[in-house]
Amino acid sequence: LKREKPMKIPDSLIKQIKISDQRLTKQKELVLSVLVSNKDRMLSAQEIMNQIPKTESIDFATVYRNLNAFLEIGIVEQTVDMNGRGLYKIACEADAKNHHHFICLICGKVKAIPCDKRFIGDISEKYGFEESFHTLEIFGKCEECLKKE
Amino acid sequence: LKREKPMKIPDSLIKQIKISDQRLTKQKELVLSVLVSNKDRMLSAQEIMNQIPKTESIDFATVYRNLNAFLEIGIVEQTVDMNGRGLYKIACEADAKNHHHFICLICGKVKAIPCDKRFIGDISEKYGFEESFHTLEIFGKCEECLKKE
DNA sequence: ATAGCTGCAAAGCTTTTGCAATCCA
DNA sequence: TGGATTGCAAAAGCTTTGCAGCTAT
Repeated sequence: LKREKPMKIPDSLIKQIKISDQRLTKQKELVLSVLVSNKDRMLSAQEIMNQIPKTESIDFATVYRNLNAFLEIGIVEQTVDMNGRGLYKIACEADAKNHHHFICLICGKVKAIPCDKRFIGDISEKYGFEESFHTLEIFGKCEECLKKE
Repeated sequence: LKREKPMKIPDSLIKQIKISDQRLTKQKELVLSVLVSNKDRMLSAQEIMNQIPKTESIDFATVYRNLNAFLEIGIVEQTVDMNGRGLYKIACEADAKNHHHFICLICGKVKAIPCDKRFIGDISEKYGFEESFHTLEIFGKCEECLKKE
């Protein structure tokens, strides 16, 4: 995956960090910057590390600690890939509570799909379950990659 | 999770192993026996190990090698839990190609849900994706656990 | 000043691999 | 018999943790 040009970190994120009892450090900015610059992609800790300029220094432990800190205050979301590696992305407002992902197997881009509550509700009712939460991920080729073929 | 009483391994499974170039060893029987005795549950390698009688001896490496061997010939399925740990279960015939899971957060039982191709097809079409495969897991309380409340 | 944060090193967990010995077909 | 399989030990990945020093507020 190519390295994206670093983007400015939105004030809203900064604010959410300050509201919590967390401090905004240089290292947190580095991690956030990568996440913001790839906001429609899920990145592993390693990939985040790769996108941090070599002129900056940051430890893997710090990357993980910060990702966990971000998860706690809800500004980052996590999934796990097929091999059990953690993947992270900025939790953008639009993604809100319940949504799913389409993940392009070619370019790696992720698109949020709004959740069809009714569909899941129908299934659960039919089988007598009480749903607490669910996951739905669709893998395939995205519109852009299909065009390029 | 409680240890289940060991069940006889169905002939169909034995046959599938013999058809492939694999050999049926004591260790494979041990692993298969645990999987068969918990056929509606997803187990980690550790849990499988725990259910093997202490009188028997088997190495973790062997458990993993066998699970991978079973995956290859399709008699076992794998998922990954929230922490990235691998979970395994016998792939029962009914589960066939495309199905999903309801996973009870109380008792850990898994029920297969047939896949509604149309639903996924509609979504993909709507957003211009070409679907390759997808995952859908619903977590909550199953009928039995709801009754016990 | 003082919590929180960082780097470093070490440890933890799950899973894989190399190798010599062993077992099944 | 000979290739598949096993146990053991070691290593490999990813992630977490302990600690002493550093930093943001």
